[in-house]
Amino acid sequence: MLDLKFVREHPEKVREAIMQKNEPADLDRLLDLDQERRNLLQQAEELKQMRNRVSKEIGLAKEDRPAMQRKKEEMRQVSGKIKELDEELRRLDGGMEQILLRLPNIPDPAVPPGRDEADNREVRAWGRPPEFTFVPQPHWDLGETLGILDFPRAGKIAGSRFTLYRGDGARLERALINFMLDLHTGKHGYCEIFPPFLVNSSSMTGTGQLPKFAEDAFKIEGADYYLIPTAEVPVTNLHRDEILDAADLPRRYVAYSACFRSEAGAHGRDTRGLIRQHQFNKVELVKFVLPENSSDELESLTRDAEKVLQLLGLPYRVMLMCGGDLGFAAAKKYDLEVWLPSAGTYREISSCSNFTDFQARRAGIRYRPAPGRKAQFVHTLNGSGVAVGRTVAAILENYQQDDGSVVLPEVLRPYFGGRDRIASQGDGDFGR
RNA sequence: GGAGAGAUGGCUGAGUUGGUCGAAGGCGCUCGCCUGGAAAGCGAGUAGAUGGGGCAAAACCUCGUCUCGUGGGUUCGAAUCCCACUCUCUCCGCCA
Repeated sequence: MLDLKFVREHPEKVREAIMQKNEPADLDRLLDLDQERRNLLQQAEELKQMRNRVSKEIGLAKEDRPAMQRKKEEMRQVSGKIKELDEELRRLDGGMEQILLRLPNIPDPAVPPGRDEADNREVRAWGRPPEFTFVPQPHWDLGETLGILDFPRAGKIAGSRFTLYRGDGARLERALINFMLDLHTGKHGYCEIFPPFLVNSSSMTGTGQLPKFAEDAFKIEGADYYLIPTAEVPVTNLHRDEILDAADLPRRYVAYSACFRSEAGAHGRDTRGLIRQHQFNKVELVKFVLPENSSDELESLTRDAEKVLQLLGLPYRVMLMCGGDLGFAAAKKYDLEVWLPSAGTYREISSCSNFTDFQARRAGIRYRPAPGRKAQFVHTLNGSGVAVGRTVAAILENYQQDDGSVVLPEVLRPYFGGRDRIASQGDGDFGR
């Protein structure tokens, strides 16, 4: 959420952000409502001032003289008028809030202009796509042949866009989660969090999923619970409505969670494989930092995520998102894209964003710069460190051998009792 | 699910026969005194949001308004009375 005062004083900057991000938000109406609200507010406050003053007089007079009776009658009228004005003000506030919650964050100056992913800029690339002496298979074929991924049964149990991992597949998923958590807690200084996977609507609003993206989330029927679309939601809301000590910043958290997305509007895209699921695992990095450091913290957060791919030996590139592909809440965003041989292209596996004070203002996350000073909004950042299912896909595809087996990256072998590869384990017999 | 207790500032904790209460006391913090320096002690200050005015502007100053879990109600006037809801705690039940 943007500061109303900022919007009022710099409407041209907001208008530019709306254009750049291609967001439907009625800025003019907001400004009109604001003007109207301020007029009414002044009227209402003058009346309230009178009422407060006269009420105090009545209280001090104690005795019920006729003059007091007349004043009471007068104030009764005033109170009625105040009530009307307050109702009107509430209505205006509600209208403004709806628009304000839909105003996008202002892009960082470094963000390149552009409409969609074609305008994103490659910042750097790491590793080299593997060359095969055979035709590489897509991970869903590899997974089914190896007997570690079972899409048909997942479909039977739940539906499309679900996956069932089996045997070494399940173990690979678990190994990756542990590997990533161990790396970020052990080497990068993050504090591990295991959050609730269901959150209330206040949390969803705090990080910006609501009200704009309600149709993307799974809601529990008959209760104010949402399945989290990312651990960003519970972890960022960890400090909602809190004032942190400046000395405690930055705070860096890492959380594994399952993530749930309805993927509304994604029909027909990535219908096969692990890329686009209703439920997937992710290790998420979240930071609360001083405003002056958020730019640097985004760089280091991105490097921390990249380290996962480097240690796994997966080729990737880092893309700087253009204005049109930046998303609603971010001021600046890097996507990590991993090489997928079957697609012959890079696919997003992590998204690292600086939200500046946008989420902090919504969620009321502040810090005190110095004792006795006024509390300020922190800057929040987050990034995947990284998406687990897509990492499984990348490993299967990049490390596949001509005999159909898959070599394990060295850093994962300790999680497999020292084994160096995944080989076929039968075709669907769950008796093992 | 049943019964009871509670929700007040950065924290803790008074205030419930409605008015002088945005709110005692304590802790913490800031500034000053004291000290070689520190601790202790002493003195002063210290909630948030928002509208107007002052200021080029921030800081800040000033005049108001709102906020004592949330939302309504009663009243000239509500932290205080009434209603609904949310959350927390204790006990019972259920449960991995």
